[in-house]
Amino acid sequence: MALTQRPGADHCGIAAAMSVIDGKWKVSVLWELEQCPRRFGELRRLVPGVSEKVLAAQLRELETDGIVHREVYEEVPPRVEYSLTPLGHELNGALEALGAWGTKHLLTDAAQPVPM
Amino acid sequence: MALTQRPGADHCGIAAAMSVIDGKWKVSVLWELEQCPRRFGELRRLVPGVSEKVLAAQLRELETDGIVHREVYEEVPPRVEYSLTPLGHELNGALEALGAWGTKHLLTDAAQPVPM
DNA sequence: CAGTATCCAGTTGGATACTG
DNA sequence: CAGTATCCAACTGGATACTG
Repeated sequence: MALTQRPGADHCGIAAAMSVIDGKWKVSVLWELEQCPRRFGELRRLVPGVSEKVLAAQLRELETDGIVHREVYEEVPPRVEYSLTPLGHELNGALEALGAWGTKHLLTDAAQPVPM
Repeated sequence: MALTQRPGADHCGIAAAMSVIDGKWKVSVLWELEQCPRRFGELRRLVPGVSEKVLAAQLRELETDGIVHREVYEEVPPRVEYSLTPLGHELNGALEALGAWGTKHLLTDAAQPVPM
C-alpha cells in the first residue's frame, strides 16, 4: 500500500494511523461497518468496485491491526460476519475531523444556507 | 497515488481529504511546514529519503489543492519558499485527532505512567 | 538553488477461475 | 457463501543526469 513506510513517522502517530487506513477500500469498509456488522458478500456489494481478492486482503489487514473482528459461524452455507472493534470505532471517530474538513473545504456542499 | 479514486467517497469528505494527503511524503511535508516556511532544499533535508522528483511533484499537488503556498523570489541564486495556507493549517488540525489515535493505540508510548 | 526529464523497479489493485 | 490462487496492468516512487 502506498502509505506504508513513511519515514517521517517518528514525530507523531499520524503515519502509524495512515498505515492502518491505507488501502483503496479500507475507509469505505470502516464506514459500512460503523453502521452494523456485515457479511463478506454484503461488503462486496456495499463497496462497489472492490474485487474479492482485495476485499479479503484488506479485511485481513484491518483484522490484524485490531480494527475489525471476524466472526466465523460454522454452518452450511458458511457465514462470516465482520464488525468493528472498540478500537475500530475510535478510529472512525478520529477520522471524523478529517471528514468534516474534507466536506467543508473540498465537497463545497451547496454552500451553507443563509440563516434568514 | 493509491488513495485516489475512492468510490465509496460519496458518503462523506474523508475520501476527499484522503486524496489530498495521499502521497508517501505529504504528511511529513505538512508537518515540517507547520513549524515555519521552508525552502525546497530544506524540505529535502528535513524529509529524509524523498527524491527531488517526488518532493517537487507532491509539493505541486499540495499547492494545487490549496494546502501550501509557493513563493518565488526572483533572485540569484533562485529562492523558493513553501508555506502552509490557512487551509493547510486547518488540515493539520484535522489530522491531529488521527495522530492522537495513532499515538495512543499504535505507538504504545511506554504506557501511561500510573498517577500514583 | 530549484527544479525537470528519463528510465526503472516494486507494489497495489483488477479480472477470473477454482475450492471447502 | 466465502474466500484463495494466478496472472496481469497501472501507478507511485527511486536514482540519476541535466537545465534555467
